[in-house]
Order: sequence, then C-alpha cells, then structure tokens
Amino acid sequence: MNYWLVKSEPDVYSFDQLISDGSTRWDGVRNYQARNNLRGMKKGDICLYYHSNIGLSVVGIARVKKEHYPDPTAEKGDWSAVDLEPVKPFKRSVPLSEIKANPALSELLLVRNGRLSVMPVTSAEFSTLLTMGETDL
DNA sequence: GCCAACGTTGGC
DNA sequence: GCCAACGTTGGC
Repeated sequence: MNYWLVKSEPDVYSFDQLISDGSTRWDGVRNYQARNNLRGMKKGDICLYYHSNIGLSVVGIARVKKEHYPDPTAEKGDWSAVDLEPVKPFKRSVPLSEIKANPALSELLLVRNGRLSVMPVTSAEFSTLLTMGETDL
C-alpha cells in the first residue's frame, strides 16, 4: 500500500465533484515526474486530494480504482491516466499554511516542489495529515 | 494580477 | 551538452 497526493483546481474538478461522479479518470498530466508517479500507483493505493489555487487545502481521501493506462486525451506523446474513486472527505480540511508550519511535513513534496501535481507521500506524512484532518481511514 | 519556481525548447 | 528564452503552474 502506497500513499500519494494529487492536486486539482476545484473550479476545474473538485473533490465534491468526484464524490458525486463516483469515480473519475485522472488524465491530462503533462509532466514526466507526475506521469511516472501515476505509473507507480497500484490499485487500492490511497490518494490525498488537494485543492490548488482556490481553497489551498487537503480536502479528502481517494483511492486508485484502475492502474495506469494510456491517456486518451493525449494527442501525441507517451502519457498515462489512472481512475480514482472517492473514499471520504476530511472532517476538517487542512490548509497549506498549516502544512508548511508543521515540521513533520517539511519534506513533503507539496512544500518542496510546489508545481508537482502527482506526488508520493510517506506513511508517516500520511498519518500526520490524517490527524490534522481529524479523520480516520 | 503579479511573480517566483520550475520545466521545456531550441540555438549554438 | 550548455544555457538563454520562453511557457506554465500555483501561491500570494
């Protein structure tokens, strides 16, 4: 079991939208590092869901429903997509400011590389974030 | 809306 | 293979 964090702008595709859809195709990634992370996802892996631009907080938990396959939205190039399904929203969303302020999360790639949209999270970081979100898996 | 950080492209 | 120029992302 591995843990990940995925970013989405909520006015493009929010966690609430994922809940009402039941599942979604996570496509459109055009960054090699993020793509390689997508390819590392196994079915059942857990993803934290982060709202960028608006909200700036971790808002919920999703799960890998289908492992990577060629991204149908890619007209050229070697890109991948996965399918995600919602698990549950955080009881309390965790803002970026708190994440940055927490020494236990200083190595989190969200902080270290603000532009990466799909990233691995360690199990320690994951449980820290769950606690901050007042949520259990 | 601005700007910093990062990634990509292309000339040499 | 280096590096300048440019484009994009995303926080502020």
